[in-house]
Amino acid sequence: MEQRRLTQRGEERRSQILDLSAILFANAGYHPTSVADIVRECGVGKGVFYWYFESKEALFTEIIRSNQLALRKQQRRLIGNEPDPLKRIEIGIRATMHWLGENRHVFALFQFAAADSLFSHLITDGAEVGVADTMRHVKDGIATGQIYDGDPLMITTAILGVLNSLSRRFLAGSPNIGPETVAAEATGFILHGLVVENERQVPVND
Amino acid sequence: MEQRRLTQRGEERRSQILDLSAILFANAGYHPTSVADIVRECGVGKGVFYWYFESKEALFTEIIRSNQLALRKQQRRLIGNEPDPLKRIEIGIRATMHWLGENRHVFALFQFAAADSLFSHLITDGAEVGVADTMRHVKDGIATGQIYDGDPLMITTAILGVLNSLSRRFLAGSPNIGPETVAAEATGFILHGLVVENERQVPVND
Amino acid sequence: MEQRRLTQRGEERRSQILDLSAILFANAGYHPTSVADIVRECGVGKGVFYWYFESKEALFTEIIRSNQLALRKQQRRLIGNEPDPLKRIEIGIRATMHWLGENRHVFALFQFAAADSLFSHLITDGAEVGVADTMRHVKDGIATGQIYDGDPLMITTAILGVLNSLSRRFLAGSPNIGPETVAAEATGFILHGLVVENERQVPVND
Amino acid sequence: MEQRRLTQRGEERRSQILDLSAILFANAGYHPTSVADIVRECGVGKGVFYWYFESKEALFTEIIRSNQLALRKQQRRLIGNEPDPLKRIEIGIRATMHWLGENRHVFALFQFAAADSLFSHLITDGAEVGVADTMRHVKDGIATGQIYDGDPLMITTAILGVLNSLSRRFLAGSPNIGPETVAAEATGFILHGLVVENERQVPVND
DNA sequence: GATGAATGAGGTTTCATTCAT
DNA sequence: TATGAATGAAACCTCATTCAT
Repeated sequence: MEQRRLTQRGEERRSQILDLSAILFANAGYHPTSVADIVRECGVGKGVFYWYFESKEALFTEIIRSNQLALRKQQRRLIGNEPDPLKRIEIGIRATMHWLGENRHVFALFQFAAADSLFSHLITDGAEVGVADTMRHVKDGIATGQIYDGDPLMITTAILGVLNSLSRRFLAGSPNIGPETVAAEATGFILHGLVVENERQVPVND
Repeated sequence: MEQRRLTQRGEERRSQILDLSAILFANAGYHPTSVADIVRECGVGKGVFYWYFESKEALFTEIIRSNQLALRKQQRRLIGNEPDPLKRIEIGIRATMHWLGENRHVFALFQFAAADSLFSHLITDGAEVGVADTMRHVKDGIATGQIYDGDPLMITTAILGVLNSLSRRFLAGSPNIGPETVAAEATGFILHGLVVENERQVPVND
Repeated sequence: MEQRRLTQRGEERRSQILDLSAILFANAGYHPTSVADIVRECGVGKGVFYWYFESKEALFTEIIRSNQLALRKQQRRLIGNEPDPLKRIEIGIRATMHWLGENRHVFALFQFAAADSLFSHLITDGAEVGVADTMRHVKDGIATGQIYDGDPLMITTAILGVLNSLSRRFLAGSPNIGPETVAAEATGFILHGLVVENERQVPVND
Repeated sequence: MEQRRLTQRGEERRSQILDLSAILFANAGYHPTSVADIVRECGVGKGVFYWYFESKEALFTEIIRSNQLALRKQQRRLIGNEPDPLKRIEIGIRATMHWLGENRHVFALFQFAAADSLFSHLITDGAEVGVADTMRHVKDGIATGQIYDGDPLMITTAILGVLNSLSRRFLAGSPNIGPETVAAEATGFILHGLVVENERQVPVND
């Protein structure tokens, strides 16, 4: 779709469609939400939809992209110029949890996108950006000796897995647990693992 | 669908449909794979499908259920009567990785099911069983003082997140990494976290 | 279907299918009742059905035909050699009501058959037989001066309409009203109409 | 289906579908007439059908309902404020016959609806309205002594049975008999029955 | 005689998208 | 810009009937 120049009113319409459809997609799912549902919710005709978006697929793509961007922005803004790699990781965890806590409906969208062959590349790509960001801190930490000398990609993947899993269970569903609590638990686990360290026993691989 | 008594030939047909459709679903996705695709692949008429399965939905449900069951069986079989909670967790990780390594196409099915409102309850329920299994070991470890005294559910969720994320990235996609390697990395991370402690020994990958 | 010679057991099977399917058809309707339903109810395989009946349509046709025959037999048997045309009509009414009272489920079958283009000829034809039987009495009554000199076919049609309507409402649905009561009311109405004549005697219900 | 505001053109389309499908249903039956048949006849795409009607079932329901309403309106309009109960019944008979004479194809629809479990409630309900209307006149006639003192519901049922049966045979099928003739015969039969009374006046056919 | 697996045409319905107004 | 009517391919599912065993 060629870049279209939109009037003030046009921009607002476009935003309205983006926001409302994101909620519908999150609540009912992408496929069950028809274009008819979206325009009904927005109180406009179908032509309007196709005036602003090339297709339903393009709309969803844009929703995902803009949310990924927003999350990354928040992470980068908070991390700022912190020099200590471990602290950067900690701050990243807190930033992620807070943003997700305030955008709970986005979970469902990301999860669906990851699972659908049409959209999984968005998540893969997006995840790569997140991986790249985090992996930089991990590599720095390995270089400074603060982080054990394992495969950086595996370590990064493990970190993000913890975030993903904890946030999904404790932020997406139940609104009684605060992002700060979850972030603290995640940080503890990620930094130190399960084992009580006094008489720490190293894992033995066969 | 009432329990139907199937002949030998019937059982084979049913299995054939289950197996082939699982592969189709994994490759192309649930929605893009039509019943017509399935019966074409099986080389039978459309009625055959509905002779053996109540609906496309019921078929998918059965695929998910049976794979969840198989994974759990392998985990429990390998863990056996091992008394040490930490060792039980280690064995569980290895069992999981090995099963997933041999059933890579199931990843996509689980992930889709988790994201689709029609099927997410299957994954939620299935995950609960996995959580319950693992949480028992975690609680035992806390009781013996081997595991730090945090919230058992959060700890368990974090563990499973690591497994999920590592297996997805390193087992589902790239067939060059062995389950044993991934299991070792996961175990190290889960037990000790990122941070190098005093006399910490890093896990050695094979 | 060629006339097949059936064993004793074969005859019983055939009757069983006829009887059970008539009930299923009456309860759920012809189209909603599948051949699968019928054979399940009979506890046999599908081949059996097509061993005894050429098709579902042929089965239904036979059900209708045999019930029409049974009703006519009862009417003719009871009327016997009664010479008075009005009395023959009265007896016919009573015979009809009693048979219908004992075969309530047949109503639905007749009604469906009458409305379905595949089967309506059965009812038209069957009705013609009933019309012919009754019209004979009407014509006789006109000849003797007992019945007013109108169009015999219209008169006959009106008589059968009364029977049809009263029996449907008071025999098919509510089992609390006896056939004798309905027959008495029908007879009164048919013979004398609504209007109170000078020395009119109202019908006395038993 | 939510009440939708239709444009002028939309209203016309809707009416076209209603009218054409009623004819198709009457000619071929409800089940044999597919939605594909209907839209082909209308010269539109399949989606149009579901734009205007929720389902084939809903369409048929609306056809029945609107015809019932039209028939009742005509009856009530013609009866007006006539005080004499017997005359009201006579007028009702004539009104019914005329309407049915002009809407012959509706017979088949009513009859099918009455016989099909999906729709029989429509006819039952509709009949109840007709019964209620007529029974009022009957009760009035009994009160004034013009009508014999029988069960009003049974009498009403008998009257409607005569109308139903005569109209079906003489109006639905053969277009050579006028509604007025049938109405006259029906009135005579209903008012005076079969039997020639002392000063009985036979109905005069025009 | 009997079983139950197999067929496949045909049914209703959905929905992303287009387009006349 | 905006509307809502129109399109039609394609989806899921049913079921009378046939046939190998």
